[in-house]
Amino acid sequence: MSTEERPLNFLEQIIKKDLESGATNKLVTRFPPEPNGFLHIGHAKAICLNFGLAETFDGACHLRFDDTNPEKEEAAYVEAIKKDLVWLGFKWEGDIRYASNYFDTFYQWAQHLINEGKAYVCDLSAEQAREYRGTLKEAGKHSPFRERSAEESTDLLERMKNGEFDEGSKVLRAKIDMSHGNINMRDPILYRIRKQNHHQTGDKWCIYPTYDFAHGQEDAIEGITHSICTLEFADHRPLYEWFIENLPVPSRPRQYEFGRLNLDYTVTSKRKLKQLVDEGVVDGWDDPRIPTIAGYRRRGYTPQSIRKFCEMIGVTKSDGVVEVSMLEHAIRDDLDKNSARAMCVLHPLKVVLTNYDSDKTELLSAAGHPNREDLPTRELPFGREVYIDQADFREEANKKYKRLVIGKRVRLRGAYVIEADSATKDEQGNIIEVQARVIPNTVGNNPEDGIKPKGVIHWVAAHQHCKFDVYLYDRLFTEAQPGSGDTDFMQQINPESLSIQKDCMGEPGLANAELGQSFQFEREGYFCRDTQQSDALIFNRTISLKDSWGKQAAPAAPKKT
RNA sequence: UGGGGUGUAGCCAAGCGGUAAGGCAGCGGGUUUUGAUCCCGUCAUGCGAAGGUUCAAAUCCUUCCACCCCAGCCA
Repeated sequence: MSTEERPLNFLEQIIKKDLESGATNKLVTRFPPEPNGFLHIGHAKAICLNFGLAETFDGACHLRFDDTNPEKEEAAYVEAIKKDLVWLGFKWEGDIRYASNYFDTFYQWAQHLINEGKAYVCDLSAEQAREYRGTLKEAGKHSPFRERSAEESTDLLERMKNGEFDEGSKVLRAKIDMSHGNINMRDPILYRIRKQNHHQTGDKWCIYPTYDFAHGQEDAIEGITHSICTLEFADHRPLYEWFIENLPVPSRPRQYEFGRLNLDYTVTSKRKLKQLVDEGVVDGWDDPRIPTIAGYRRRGYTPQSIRKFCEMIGVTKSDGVVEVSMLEHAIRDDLDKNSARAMCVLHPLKVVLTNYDSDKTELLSAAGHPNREDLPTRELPFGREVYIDQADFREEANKKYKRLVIGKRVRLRGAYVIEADSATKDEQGNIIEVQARVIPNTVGNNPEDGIKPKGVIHWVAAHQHCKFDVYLYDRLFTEAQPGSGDTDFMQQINPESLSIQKDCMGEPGLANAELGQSFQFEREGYFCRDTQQSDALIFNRTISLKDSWGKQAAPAAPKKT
């Protein structure tokens, strides 16, 4: 990927030192998603970090599903996550791994801790356990089962495994320190009873390890050298290390934490995204309005743009909120360089060119891209009647308006300069047709009389074009930080996050667009053919063009994205 | 003094004792058959605050302040 000059982030500095000192022979990282939902832009940051680190330091990155909680996990999510990773362009080292691959070892290690007097089966209920745990400021107290014999705990654990006890009736806990300032060290739970079918192990287990009792050991088994996670796990590091020190693990990984990504006008929480999907606020996990990888993919974002964005925002331990304009810049930059140009009229207004023969048509040629010769040119039919956008004509306007005005000239992009003469209105006073004239010999030339057009507008021929619907997306939330304060984020949904513009008119070639193919509709924005509704011709607006005119013309209007 | 973490421009972010990189956004200008792109310029006498050490401090020390995370048998 990009090896542009950039200062090393704090993790790269640590790894560089470890490699130079010999503390690390070969870097091994891992991306450990739980298969309980779709990946989102926050995961993309972690993915780019872990896989990127492996790439730049000539190491390896594992893909490991952290599947310790069958209650919330599904095989379908495993598949979706794999698909997203491949799409982003990353390759994991070796086979896909699962925490559940190591359940047998974890069980033996649990027995080991019991035998060492460092773990015990506890019969406290969840509620009782909470009371015994103490509070943030007060120490907890010992469970009455804390001094149970190793023999008894071993037997009980075995019977928990065999399904002899009800869910919630017993747990296995580490024996550490009930008065520790860090609550994670107050005899944390290692195993809980869950009589659930697991998507990988089926009905083999009735007990499942907790995150804490699994993660560090998974890392150690796989030889992970640098285990990178988000800030909220920093409090778990002492426990992570406690297991590494007290278990016969084959290696000693180290945990490092970085700040998770927050984006304004966006929710990046699997729980909240799932709620939006489950309650039908959006159209599924790949709805183009939500920040899932699948959503961005369908919206027309490219893998490169997402990776570029992750590069732009950096990696630190401070938690901030990144403005979406950064992501928007990344995708505009990519699509500007790489997408073919086309013309599409969203709000058609007929223009009759009165001095153009009614039985004449031409086939004009236009560049596929203003500064790339490798993209093929396209053919634009031209005739006596064309359509332009309603916003591109006014009967009269001031000098700042660089579009069609009666008595003034404008260029039809890639075609003639025209001059408007009159307009026809309906009973309500709406303009329904414009009469204009073509200025002769102006394809590729300026008018011979020296009167240059005010501007350039896009158009489509009346006699030959294709029609389709365009889906215009705006931000999903009305607030920069949805759900902040005491407002429910579900109350801050932008009612205009999706608007469908029917019967748009595009140049003929658009009818052959491939599913997912991106275009710049000139003067409008970047659009891609929808991949889900493949029977119809539908385009999704990925992102509008930057619009300095729109800003000064209507500063109060909501920003179009 | 419960534990952990973070404060550099509107936002992200370099900086690691030698006099505040870069990007996004904004603003001004130039080029342009896209009001796009591109190009040029501009944008922190100051780094959460106050003291101190030093010839020299965003960087070291002290105190204070603000914000984030933790009391799931979630991850």
